[in-house]
Amino acid sequence: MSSAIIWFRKCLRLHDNPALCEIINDDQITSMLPIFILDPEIFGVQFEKFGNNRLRFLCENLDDLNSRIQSKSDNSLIIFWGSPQDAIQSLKSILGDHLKLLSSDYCSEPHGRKISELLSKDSSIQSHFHPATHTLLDLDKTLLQPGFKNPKSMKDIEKIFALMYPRDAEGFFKIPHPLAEPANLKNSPEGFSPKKVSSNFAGEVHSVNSLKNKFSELGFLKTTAENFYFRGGETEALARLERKVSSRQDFVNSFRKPKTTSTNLPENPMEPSTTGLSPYIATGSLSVKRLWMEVERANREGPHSGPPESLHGQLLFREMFYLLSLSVPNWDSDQDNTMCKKIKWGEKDETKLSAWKDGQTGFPLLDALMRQLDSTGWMHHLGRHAVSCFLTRGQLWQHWQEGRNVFEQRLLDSDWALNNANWLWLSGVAPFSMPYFRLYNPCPDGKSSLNVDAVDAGFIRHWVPELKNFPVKYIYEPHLAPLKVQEHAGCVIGKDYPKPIVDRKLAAKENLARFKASLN
DNA sequence: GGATCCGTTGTAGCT
DNA sequence: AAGCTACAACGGATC
Repeated sequence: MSSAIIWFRKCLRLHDNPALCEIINDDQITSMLPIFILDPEIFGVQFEKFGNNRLRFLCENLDDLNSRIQSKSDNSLIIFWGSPQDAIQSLKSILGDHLKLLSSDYCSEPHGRKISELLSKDSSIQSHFHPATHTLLDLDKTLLQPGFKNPKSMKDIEKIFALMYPRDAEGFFKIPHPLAEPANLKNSPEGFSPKKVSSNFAGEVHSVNSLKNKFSELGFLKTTAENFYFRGGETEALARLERKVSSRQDFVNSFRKPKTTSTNLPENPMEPSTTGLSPYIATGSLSVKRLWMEVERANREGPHSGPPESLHGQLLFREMFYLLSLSVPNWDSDQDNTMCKKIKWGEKDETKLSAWKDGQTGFPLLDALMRQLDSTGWMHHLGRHAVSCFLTRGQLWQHWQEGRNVFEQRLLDSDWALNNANWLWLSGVAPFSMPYFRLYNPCPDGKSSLNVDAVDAGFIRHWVPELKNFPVKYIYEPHLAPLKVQEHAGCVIGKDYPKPIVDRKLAAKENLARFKASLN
């Protein structure tokens, strides 16, 4: 008679879940308890670190996970709102000696590592934190390889992969296969009741339903037609994987950086032209190994693009950033971060920042992108380049951490290692290949890689409805349209839609000089 | 050890 | 229309 806790941490799924499989495959373990912990260190004491969309998405994930658990056992997901140590302690005191194992996934963030270490010190219960669950690589093992060097390019990370997962005869890395979802789960320990836990725990204990009520009371979980586009959960993740990747061999094999293609499908401004799987990878409702394998399956069928531009290339960058976030101290800071150049960014300017945040800069493409982010929790990769360049080294000269914070709160696919990495990169402070004079034009013409939709600018019209009747000729820089054109389109610039908050060319020139001066 | 090359995804203007 | 070049010129790796 022994029990195990399965703690769903960064891995909100039943498929390819090593921690869960350990419990299912161990005949000594007769019962299990599935838990999730809302750690105030991560979510904020009043969830202030998570925006409405992220909380909604998380709830949908938990809801789906709970249903899947219920269909395979008598268990329901137990949600703790409080510290992980207290949560585990309370279960220990109820289950006593029956509790033998805490099984969960490995967490590389500084706080997560601290928690794992604290829990591992407790000798009364075994704690297993399975590596290579949220990433393809076993990060700690990779860092310990003799001669390990921080990877800074696609070549570097490919070398590391060749070392850890030597290529097969066809040149594919031998990544371990994802684990199948168990046919059945284990039931709860006899006589167990979540009520006992509640009376024993300093924080709150919730079911999925009571958590949803709690969030509603706090004013979260507002749903609109727009943000409902990405529904959370493993069920939706697997369906989307099939719809956007597995069933589209040609799309997968020809995947390259977007050129003049729109960032969203022209016929539906809500639908990303890429896979749109990042929110599911970030919450762990989709296994990154599973995605890797589906791409590999398509690639094996015929000619295909390769890294860095291919889908495998994108996932390799993800691994590179995860490694760096672990090996470079103070990854999320500009202090004592060896990968962060010291740049004298401007004083925090609330007016500029809120114009950027709220999509009121007077640059229609950027405003459309930022409004899309706020509304749906998602933005196309190149759009992120454009808005982050504009905020930092391009036009507004604001600190990259300001933008990082906004993305962290609003992006459904927000992931500490990756979000910080991308801001370090795009603001030009990281020693990756980003010549500082390579700026993005916030008002791209038809030839730019950033051009969202040159044909009818439908993307802009959708997200910036003030401009919905503007002729395409002026839609990227509406203030340049003759007043007559503005009046005819029903949108006078400066009255119905803001004038540009900066002279983009002048600001770019000044900032280029500032950046250069900061380097000396 | 100085020269050269290269870097996930730039822009503008020309032919 | 796609492709070329100039722009301005980083920093690390490689030769």
